[in-house]
Amino acid sequence: MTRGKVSLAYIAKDSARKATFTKRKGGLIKKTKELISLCEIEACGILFSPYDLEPEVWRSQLKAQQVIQKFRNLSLVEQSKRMVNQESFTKENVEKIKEKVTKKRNVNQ
Amino acid sequence: MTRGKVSLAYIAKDSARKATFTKRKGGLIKKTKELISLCEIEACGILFSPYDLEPEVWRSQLKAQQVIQKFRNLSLVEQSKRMVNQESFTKENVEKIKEKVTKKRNVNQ
DNA sequence: AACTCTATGGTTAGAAG
DNA sequence: ACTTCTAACCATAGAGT
Repeated sequence: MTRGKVSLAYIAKDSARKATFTKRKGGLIKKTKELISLCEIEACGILFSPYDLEPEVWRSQLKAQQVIQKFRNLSLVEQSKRMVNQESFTKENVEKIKEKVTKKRNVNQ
Repeated sequence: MTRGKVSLAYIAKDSARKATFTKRKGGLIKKTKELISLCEIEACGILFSPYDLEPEVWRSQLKAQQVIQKFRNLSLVEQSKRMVNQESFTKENVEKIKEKVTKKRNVNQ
């Protein structure tokens, strides 16, 4: 079980890579939240991955949230400029993505 | 050693809180970097803490870096608007902070 | 205060369902 | 492909310096 050390190299096998991504993403979010409550700081993480349509963002408090919102609005425009070959970030998707983000945010807290 | 479970409440004692912050910040950065190399994703973390003058940012690759740069430029302006009672984020500090960020970035990779 | 050490609790890779 | 389990590796609180 587990590995005989940490290799830290790219995991070539698709299913294993996705499994590890999902688990470790959860771990990172948990650790971030822990640090936030232990030290009453503001923190967030941002993940761009092929496994999520939108960048994954988690954060602590209202101010960070507002800053991230601005970042996100900007980044989506930036991405739509840069990712000319990638359907999922064309301008017509921006509004849909924003909507999802708002919903998710309401659920998270 | 360690505690008899994880409490996850705010650490009231200043020195202990700072020590934990420093250790856990390091842990988060390490975990983020691991996830980045294991899965070849782009990720970053952003920390606003009383222990650092500027928000702490770590990231993976060029594109994330560019996006973060935009985010940072925005956030500094936002912060200077909001933190009217806090000297360290007045407008005259913005350029100085940007300079430090650029230096740090060059060192990091 | 900042670094090292290390027992303990926490995270997670791989297996099993 | 997701969930749960758990051995084994890892992070870290508190102690020592």
